Amino acid sequence: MFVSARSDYALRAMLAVAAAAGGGGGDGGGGDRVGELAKAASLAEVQDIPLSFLQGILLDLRRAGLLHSHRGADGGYALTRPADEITVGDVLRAVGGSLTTVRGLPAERAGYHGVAAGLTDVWLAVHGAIATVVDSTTLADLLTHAPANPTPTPTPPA
Amino acid sequence: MFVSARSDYALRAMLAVAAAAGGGGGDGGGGDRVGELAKAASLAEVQDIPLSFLQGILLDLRRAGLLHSHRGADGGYALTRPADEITVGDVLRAVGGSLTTVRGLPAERAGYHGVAAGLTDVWLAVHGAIATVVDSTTLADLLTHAPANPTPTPTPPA
DNA sequence: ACTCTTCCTACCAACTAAGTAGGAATACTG
DNA sequence: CAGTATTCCTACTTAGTTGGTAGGAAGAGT
Repeated sequence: MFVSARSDYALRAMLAVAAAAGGGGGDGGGGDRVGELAKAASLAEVQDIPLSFLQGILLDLRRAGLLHSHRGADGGYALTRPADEITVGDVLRAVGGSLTTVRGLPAERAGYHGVAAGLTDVWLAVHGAIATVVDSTTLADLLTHAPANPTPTPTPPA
Repeated sequence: MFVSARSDYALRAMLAVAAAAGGGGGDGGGGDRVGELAKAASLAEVQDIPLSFLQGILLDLRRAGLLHSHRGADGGYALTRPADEITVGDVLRAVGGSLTTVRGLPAERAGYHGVAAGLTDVWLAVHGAIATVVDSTTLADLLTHAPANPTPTPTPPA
């Protein structure tokens, strides 16, 4: 599996939006107490993503119906659905297209012949295995699973 | 998962080599009755792979220890192990490096912080799921499974 | 010697990813 | 109604990778 920077950033941004709204982390970025809208600039800072690049990604996410946006002063982004109804797969597909590609084409139309005919089934099986993982993991899962790293670290950075 | 042309060609070439040695398909390419060595030129023709490109791939496969080669007239390639001891994963790793990459790096050293910390586990789970499929499928499996498609389809297209 | 084949290096064109820049639309504030 | 903050959108640049080609050198048999 190849996870591009774009996909990676998209996931991190979605998690940061979810945390800002649901009151999870409070990663100490800008300290904005606006309520539920997260600004692109603060997302970029919290997760170390180039701002201009992130804006294009947020646009894709909004077009895919995962984010709701609001312009003007006090604008920002929010999830369109609760964090436990958005899966990792949703985000990946929104910015990256198909989950599995063979020579640039979706797995099911690889077009093999002769002794290679069986390969299609392999790609389909791989595709299914990946989908099972990413479609059963929600943003909420990722936020609550708080692993070894206890997130808050209230001590200010350097 | 992203399967590059290189990986795809490698798999198809390996299957063609296995078929030539084991006497499986007989895809009607050149009709060489040499015995067990498959020539690059005939592999390229049988599976529609650019010859010069294929030669580089075969080289990688040989360096990875999956193929044995012989030069000169009556030269060619053969598997170093029986087809049921070579998995799809072996071939993929030989030409493509790591099976799962995040922003160009192997999955386990993604380096997340804050609310994104849980992502590492997702990539690891995906990696495991892919590995399970590709490491449990051997070349022999693919050759014997001969699916619904009975290859020749002698009727010419439009 | 001659021919056949693998081996190896260098090269090229096209595409994509990653990131930048600048401005237009929109919404709130005073 | 002016002003400002923010999203929105397009176009561009830069660098790396992928897919593919060319041309020979090294080795093996006849």
